[in-house]
Amino acid sequence: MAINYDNFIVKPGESTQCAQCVVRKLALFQGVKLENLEWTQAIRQEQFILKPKRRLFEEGEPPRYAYTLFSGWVAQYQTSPDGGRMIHQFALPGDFIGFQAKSGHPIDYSAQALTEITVCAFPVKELNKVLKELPELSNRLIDMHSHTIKLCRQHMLSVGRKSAKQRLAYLFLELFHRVKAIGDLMPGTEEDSIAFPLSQEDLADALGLTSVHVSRTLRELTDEGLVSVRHRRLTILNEPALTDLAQFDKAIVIQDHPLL
Amino acid sequence: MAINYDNFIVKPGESTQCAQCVVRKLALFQGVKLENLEWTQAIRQEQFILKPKRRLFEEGEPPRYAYTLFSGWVAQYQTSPDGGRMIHQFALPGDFIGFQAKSGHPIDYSAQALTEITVCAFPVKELNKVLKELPELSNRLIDMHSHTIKLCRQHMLSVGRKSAKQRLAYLFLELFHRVKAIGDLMPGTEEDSIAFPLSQEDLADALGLTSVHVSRTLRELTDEGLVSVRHRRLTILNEPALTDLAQFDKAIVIQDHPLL
DNA sequence: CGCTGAGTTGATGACAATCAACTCGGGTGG
DNA sequence: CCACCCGAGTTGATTGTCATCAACTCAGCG
Repeated sequence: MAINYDNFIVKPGESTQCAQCVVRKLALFQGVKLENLEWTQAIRQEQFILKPKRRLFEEGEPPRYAYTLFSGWVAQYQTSPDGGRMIHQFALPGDFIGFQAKSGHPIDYSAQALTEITVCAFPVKELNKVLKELPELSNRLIDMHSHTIKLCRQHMLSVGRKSAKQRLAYLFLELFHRVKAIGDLMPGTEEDSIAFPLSQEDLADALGLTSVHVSRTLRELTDEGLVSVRHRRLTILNEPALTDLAQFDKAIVIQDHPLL
Repeated sequence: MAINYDNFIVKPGESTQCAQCVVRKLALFQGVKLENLEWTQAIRQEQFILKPKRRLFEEGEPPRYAYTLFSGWVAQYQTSPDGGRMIHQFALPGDFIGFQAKSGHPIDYSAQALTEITVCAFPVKELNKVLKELPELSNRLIDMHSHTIKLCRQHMLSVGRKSAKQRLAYLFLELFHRVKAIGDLMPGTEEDSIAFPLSQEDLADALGLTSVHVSRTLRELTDEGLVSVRHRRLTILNEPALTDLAQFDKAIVIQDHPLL
């Protein structure tokens, strides 16, 4: 299974050592004892860099790798034959993406880099082996899955039962707090603002709306002085009002994070 | 932690023995070797019966038990303060419900019986202990979570990007095939029809619609001869057309089931 | 026999999609 | 350096899907 060099760029020379990895404290291998880290290191390929808009994997392929996102933003989405795209989750550094239990079956969603990203790739075959060897790893994965499902449920509540304004507010708050929670890994994070690479089309596809309607709705939110999105930067101007509008619960997004 | 006898009815006398359980082949403990089943049996409380509309647990409570659904239908849903209800998943026999990794935190959704149901209750404290002891169990739980997330993603794609008609068609097909897959456990399952306890309001709450609109949309589907829903029974009259309309993929729902 | 809850149907209105034209800012290449 | 180009975002006009409100039917049941 050779790496597809059209998509991937191997990080020149100095891949991070797992033992020194700053992301590890957030990631799948957090609980792994140092003496076991050689496992990790052994099955890990090099780190890869991916340019914005390139895909990490695509729905329909049987997955060969699972990835720990090391830096950057990733959109995970499904497409329907009639052209629609539904982003079900944005991944941030520390997130583990592309893993599914039945590794033989094709995966049902795609993952696309929204910024330049760095990932650590783990061949799923090896990963499954290690999961058998290290039970602590399985339990960690359970924690992560459990949290993923929680975010997924909340997102579904948004899309199914909230107005466009509420959905947008909710997504802003979720991403704002997720980024702030890993702030030291995210460049340009400030007290009330974060770097924010999403286009209005990305937002629309995550919220089940059109980009045109996101534009109008966003205008309402900014006119009311709740948020500001300019120059790829999101600023929360009135968090209480926004939280109230969106019916946002920080605890669900942050305190339940399996790795904080 | 006493059982709340307002909600639960202890099954008189003859609770099923885990070793003989017909559901076990589908459930969390499938992989567990017989000599370990005493574990299961030991931590399991009695089986409980719950009447329709009663709740198994409610959002906001820290969960004390997780449950294997033994018989009947369950709706898992969230409510938003302004009255909306979003059913994110229907549970069928064999499904494992109410488990979350961080057992100290309040759960973020509720579970309600749609029919009379029987469940096997496992105290989460004990469950976490057993998960540490039996790695095979952790891996099984990973499989189940992985599948749950898959269904959740598909559901989100429906709600976010499909028309009312497509959503309804998709849900019918999903439930039809899930029920048929465990047909021997579901009374009244036939070649092209299943027992179907959902009201139009349940459907609406699962699809992000109103019951009024479900009524109209369902009429369209029946007028076109695709399905029939009468006397609490769902009949699929034209599966190819329905599958095409809904963009339904049986493989995702069935072949990927972790326990079949 | 009337009560009740679920479902149906019609009329109306709100929210979001669609179509289209236009602006704006950031590259790129001459 | 400027002109041009391009993609993203904005705005307006219109349409369409679905929500809302309300009245009514109907089957099941005490």
